[in-house]
Amino acid sequence: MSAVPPQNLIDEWTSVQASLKQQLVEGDTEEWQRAPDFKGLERVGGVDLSFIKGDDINACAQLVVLSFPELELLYEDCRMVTLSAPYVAGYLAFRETPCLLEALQRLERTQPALMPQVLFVDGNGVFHYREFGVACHLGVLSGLPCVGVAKNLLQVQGVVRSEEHLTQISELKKGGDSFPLKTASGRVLGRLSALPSALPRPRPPAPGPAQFGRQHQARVYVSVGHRISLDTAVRLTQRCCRYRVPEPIRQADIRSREYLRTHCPSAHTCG
DNA sequence: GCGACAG
DNA sequence: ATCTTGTCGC
Repeated sequence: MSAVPPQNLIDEWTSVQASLKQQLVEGDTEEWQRAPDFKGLERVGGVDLSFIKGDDINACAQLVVLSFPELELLYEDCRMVTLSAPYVAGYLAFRETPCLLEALQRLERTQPALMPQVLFVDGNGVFHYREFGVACHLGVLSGLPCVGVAKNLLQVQGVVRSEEHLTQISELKKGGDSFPLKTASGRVLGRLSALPSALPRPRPPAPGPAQFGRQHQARVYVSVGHRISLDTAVRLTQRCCRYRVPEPIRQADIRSREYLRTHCPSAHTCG
C-alpha cells in the first residue's frame, strides 16, 4: 500500500527540517502567554486528520477554532484531501502539513478575525529525533504559536520506556502533575502531563472499553511547537483539557471522523 | 537479528 | 491513522 520513500527523499526531508529549524522560536512571544490567566487569549485552534480503514492516502483534514476559556466552537473547516507522502516516523509533517496549511489559508481568506492565537497539533514538537516535529513544522510555516501533543511515546534521544520512566508515570498523583522528558544529555524536550481535574467535564468522567487493548491513562506528551515556552505550553494544555487530549484537537478529531462516517461510501463492501 | 516506529 | 463495543461506578 504505502511505498517506502527512497533514501534520497528522506535525506531531502531531513535537510528541510534542519533548514526550517533555524526559524524556530522556542520561547513565549505573546503577551497572553505570560499573563496569569492567559488574559488576552480568546481563540485556540486544533487540527487533525482522519482516515478510512483500508485507505491511507485519502483523508479528512479538519481545523477548528474554539473560544477561550469557554472552549466553544467558533469555526470549523473540513475537507477531503489526497496525501502525497506516506507516514514515516520522524517525518510526519511532510504528510500532514500541506493540507493543514491550506486549511489555515482558507481561514485567513474567509474569516481572518477568527485566526487562532495558538494551535494545538496532534503530534510532537521539539520532542523529536531532530527536535523538529510536525508541531514545529506547522508552526514555522504558518507563523502561529503551536503546541505539540502526542498520545504515545516516541522514543528519542535517550528518552525511553525504561523502568525509571514507568516509575515516574506511576508517581503522577494529582491531575496536572507532570515530569520532564530529558535527553541523554539532560536537555528537556517536553513533559509528560497528567490530565488536570479542575476543568468541568460535560457528563461521565471517563468512559472507555475495558476489554480492548490496555486502558490508556489520561496523560499526554507535550512539547513546544513554535513561539511558546514549554511551561506555558503545559499550562495551556491543562487549561484546554476536558478529557485526555486538549479540546481543540479532540473536536477536530471527532468532527473529521463524523464527516467520514456521513460523506463516505460505506468502506466495507463485502466481496 | 531485534526492537522501535508521533500520526 | 483505522478496527474492535462491553461494563463498572457515580
